[in-house]
Amino acid sequence: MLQIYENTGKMALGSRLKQLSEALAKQAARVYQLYEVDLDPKWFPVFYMLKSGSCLPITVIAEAIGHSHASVSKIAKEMTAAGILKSEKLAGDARVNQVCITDKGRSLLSGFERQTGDMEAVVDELLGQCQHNIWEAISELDYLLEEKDVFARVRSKFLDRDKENIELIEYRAEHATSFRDLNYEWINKHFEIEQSDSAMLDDPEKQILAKGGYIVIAKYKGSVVGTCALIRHDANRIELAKMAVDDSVKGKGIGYLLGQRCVDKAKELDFRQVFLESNTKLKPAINLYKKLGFKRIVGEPSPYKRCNIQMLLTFLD
Amino acid sequence: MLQIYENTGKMALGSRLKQLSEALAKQAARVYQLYEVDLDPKWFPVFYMLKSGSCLPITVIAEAIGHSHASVSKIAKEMTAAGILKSEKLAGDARVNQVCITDKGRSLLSGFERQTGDMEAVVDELLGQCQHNIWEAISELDYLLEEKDVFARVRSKFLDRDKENIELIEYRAEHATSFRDLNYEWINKHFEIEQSDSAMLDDPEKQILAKGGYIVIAKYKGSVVGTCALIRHDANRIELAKMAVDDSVKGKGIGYLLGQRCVDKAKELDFRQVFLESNTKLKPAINLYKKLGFKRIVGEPSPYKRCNIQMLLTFLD
DNA sequence: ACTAATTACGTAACTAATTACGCGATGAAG
DNA sequence: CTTCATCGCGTAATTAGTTACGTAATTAGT
Repeated sequence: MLQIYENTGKMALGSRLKQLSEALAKQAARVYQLYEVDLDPKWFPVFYMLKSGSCLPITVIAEAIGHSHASVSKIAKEMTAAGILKSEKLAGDARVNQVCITDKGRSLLSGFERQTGDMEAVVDELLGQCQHNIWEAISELDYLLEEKDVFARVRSKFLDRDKENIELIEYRAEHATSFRDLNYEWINKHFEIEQSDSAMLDDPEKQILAKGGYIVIAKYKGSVVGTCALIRHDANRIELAKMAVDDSVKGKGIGYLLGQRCVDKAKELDFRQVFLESNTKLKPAINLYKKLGFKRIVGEPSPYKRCNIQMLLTFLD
Repeated sequence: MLQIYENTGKMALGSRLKQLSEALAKQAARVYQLYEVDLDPKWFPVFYMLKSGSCLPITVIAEAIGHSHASVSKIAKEMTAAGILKSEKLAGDARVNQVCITDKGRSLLSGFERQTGDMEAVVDELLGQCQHNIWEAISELDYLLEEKDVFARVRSKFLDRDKENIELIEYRAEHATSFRDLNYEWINKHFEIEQSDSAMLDDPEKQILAKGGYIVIAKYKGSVVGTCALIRHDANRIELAKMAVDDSVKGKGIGYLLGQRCVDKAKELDFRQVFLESNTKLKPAINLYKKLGFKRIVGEPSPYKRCNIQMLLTFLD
């Protein structure tokens, strides 16, 4: 075992796997030589796919063996030059290049099978001598990673840690500028400022808070980076709006935290439901709302031009 | 899982390992981006070796992390250009290029550790969820391969099968030409023909068989490819000689089979021991003789110039 | 002490894959 | 029925490593 693995811990799993697979590949190459089958080791998987005689398009082979189509294309070219493959056009679709084995290719088959048979037997024998079943272990790991890959898992940890840098506070007068700027910027990026915007954004204290609404401010590492508001329409109708998060802190879940805080606040204020208006072209936003529990509804027309979807969250209890 | 693995069986273990390790590497690359540590992923192992502050020569690092020295040399160059490493000459040996981390490199350490810590935790978690321990499985496999690698194992199988093509037969008049040619060729390749050679090779029936000796011929796939003889000197002294195997069938163990047959014959003829003469520069031959049980002795001077070593096999019973 | 072999390392050439890009063929949407 | 996105594939450029080779420094063998 390499010295480095004595210190890295399991983090280096990827490298160890690579190292082992490279060692196996190197030995396999020597095996190919031994059997004098006239196949370049790298042709092996393509040959394997075609040995039964079927004709397959490049991309289908690529997908089956886990290579890029470009790689298969190159290999097929080499094998064709060696007289092992031939290509034929697919009748219905002139784009498709179907390749299949030639008679010369077929003549290599018996040697190939003898060799792979021995190889198979050796690996079986080898795995039989192991207490821990590496084959099963790989399958398990594959399965777990399909569910949630390493990146996503590390990202969760990362975000957990990063959460300590996020702070939610109630709106105070000193946030007026940030509140306005963040929202203006957000609207300008996707739409145009409308008249109803200016009123709200320029005097939130009067237009939102004084009417029984609520504004929450998100800080990241001390500076204001996000806003969200509840706008009270009447005793039964309260709206979630003015959600804006600075681009530089996208992906940290700040939007979700802001939304959650507003939903909690609405509950606290004894509303039975919260509604919101948005636009279907803002896919990430819509997803966020869904994650918060909002469902699409058909409601009254919005005063904002940019809105073409309404959503509603009804509290269960 | 890729389609191909559904049919290949365990033979494709190497490819599966490679595939898994590549998937992990790809995800790891995304993790590096997330943490914004200014290290190219491929610098990772070198950085790991040097992060404690030690100065290490290129080859030492290469060996520890399992790369070629050329690769480490290139990486070190890049990292030096990035200001992360510096090199300093080793005092006693002007060939050695010791590299170590700079202050700038050290400044990356905290981010690096945070990241590797999270990574480690994730992998640990992942492995904890597996019933089959892939880490242990790799170690086991490593160990087994160190004992006898895949190539050697397959080769054993191959030779077993190939043995069916090898046939040992007693010398008959029809083998005279082959016997002479194989031996002439062998001697010419390494030495010069001497006078004692010609006599034996041109008339083996009289010079060897008539004097109570023995000649065995090896055929491979029907054609004569090897010879070996026992030359009777007197009632107590018999010599193993004229072992020649055609180059095209080297490595199939034909020499060993020939030798074994002659030794058996000597036993059958009631000799208590067999001796032989050879030359130390023929390492493979000497090894073969050792494998047959011969031990080096100091004997009488040989009639052949090419001989500088004598060996003896004494039967135990 | 001199020659030969070995060591450390850098550069160059090669390898086996990838991603990027372009082109013609196809199909979907107004 | 035309236009625009997408598909299949080939070629080019890139990448991360390897082996091969040359050179200078050191060690070993006579």
